[in-house]
Amino acid sequence: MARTQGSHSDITGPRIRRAALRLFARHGFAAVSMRQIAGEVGVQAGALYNYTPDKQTLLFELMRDHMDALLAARAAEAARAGRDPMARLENFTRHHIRFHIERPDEVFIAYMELRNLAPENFAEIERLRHAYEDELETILRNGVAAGDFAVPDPRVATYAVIAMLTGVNTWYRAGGRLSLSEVETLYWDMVRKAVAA
Amino acid sequence: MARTQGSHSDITGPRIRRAALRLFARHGFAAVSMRQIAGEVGVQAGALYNYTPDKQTLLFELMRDHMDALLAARAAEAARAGRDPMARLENFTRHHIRFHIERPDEVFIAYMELRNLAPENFAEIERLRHAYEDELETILRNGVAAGDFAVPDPRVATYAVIAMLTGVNTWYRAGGRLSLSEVETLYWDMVRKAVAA
DNA sequence: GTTTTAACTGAACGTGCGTTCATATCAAAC
DNA sequence: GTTTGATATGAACGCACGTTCAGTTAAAAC
Repeated sequence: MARTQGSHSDITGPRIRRAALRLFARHGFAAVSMRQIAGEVGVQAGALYNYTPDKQTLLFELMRDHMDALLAARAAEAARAGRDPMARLENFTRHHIRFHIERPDEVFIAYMELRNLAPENFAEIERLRHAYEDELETILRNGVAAGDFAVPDPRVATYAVIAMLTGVNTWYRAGGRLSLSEVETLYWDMVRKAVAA
Repeated sequence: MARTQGSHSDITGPRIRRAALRLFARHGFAAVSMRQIAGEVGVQAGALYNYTPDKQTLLFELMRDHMDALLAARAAEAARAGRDPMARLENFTRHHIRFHIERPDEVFIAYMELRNLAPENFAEIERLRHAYEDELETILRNGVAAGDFAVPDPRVATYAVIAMLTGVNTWYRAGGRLSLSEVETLYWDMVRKAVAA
């Protein structure tokens, strides 16, 4: 085994994933060629195949890694938020905005490129997304049971809240009129009122 | 001038636009070839160029026609809604859901394929989208002035409400658990409460 | 200093792309 | 029945695609 240290593989691999992420988000999966990705990294197209079996798997792994990171981050945050439904909902709201704003390319791809996934890869990403949505639905159901929230249909409210929060990514730009924490507060006000008892 | 009536052009033209709409929505603009569109219509690829100068213009005109239809439908609806901010907001909310659910392919394309537009075409679509958003922002500002709404930032609330409403398209399916008018009412409840004074 | 082998090159494979255009078709116009 | 021209064909253009692979490079191992 030669060159286990000093090897380029632990440098080139992440560089390929970063370049693919950026280019897929900018131009779309179908519009980006393996040669473009390779060019961004500074290697020939053939070299990419030391790091991914094919273009489809490269896309899938970017999406799966993003969803894994989202679920891991939520598990860590949820542990800090306690059990009170109102506190958990505020924690979910603020964390969703912050996490998604920090990863615009990943979020864009995770929403836009689902149709370019092979069926089994699509099913896996959908499973992870569902797991994320389920936490919010549970928070809403618990809040209804506790009399804190008036939500006639927790599943629909889950879709509505997540769509509203993810929408921040379409317009927010760092350095704009509002700070991120101001945006968090504006959205939390709307979420809180929308589900209020 | 021969064959001005009985000509195929008034049949083939719409069929091309319908096929392109369907295929762009299913697979994405970049992943659909002119030969695929032609195949769906039952002509050769070259025949498409009697109806569009190029693939890019075909996409742009689908998006522009959709936005024109949206603005025209809003103008007609708004005229019926009167001047009361609460009534106008309810009208906007229900109409947005209904109009968008009836046109899933157009909506999908209008959101996902913006990055495939040439800069001048992108600017035009953005202009039309802005005009649509402006109506909602005006409703919110009028409601705040009248004391009906408590909305600290009408621009952000506009983004939030539209993202939430458009999100219906990602999950609603006709014949499912909820009727469209039930969905309208669930969303209207959330919108009403979120902006309530 | 020789051997080993991970990492990468560069050319090639077959395929499909958007677009053009000379030619064919055929219903309407006269 | 002849002319006209809108409509469509089908072949061709040059180019780029995803992927493969025999060969080259060079750092680590001994």
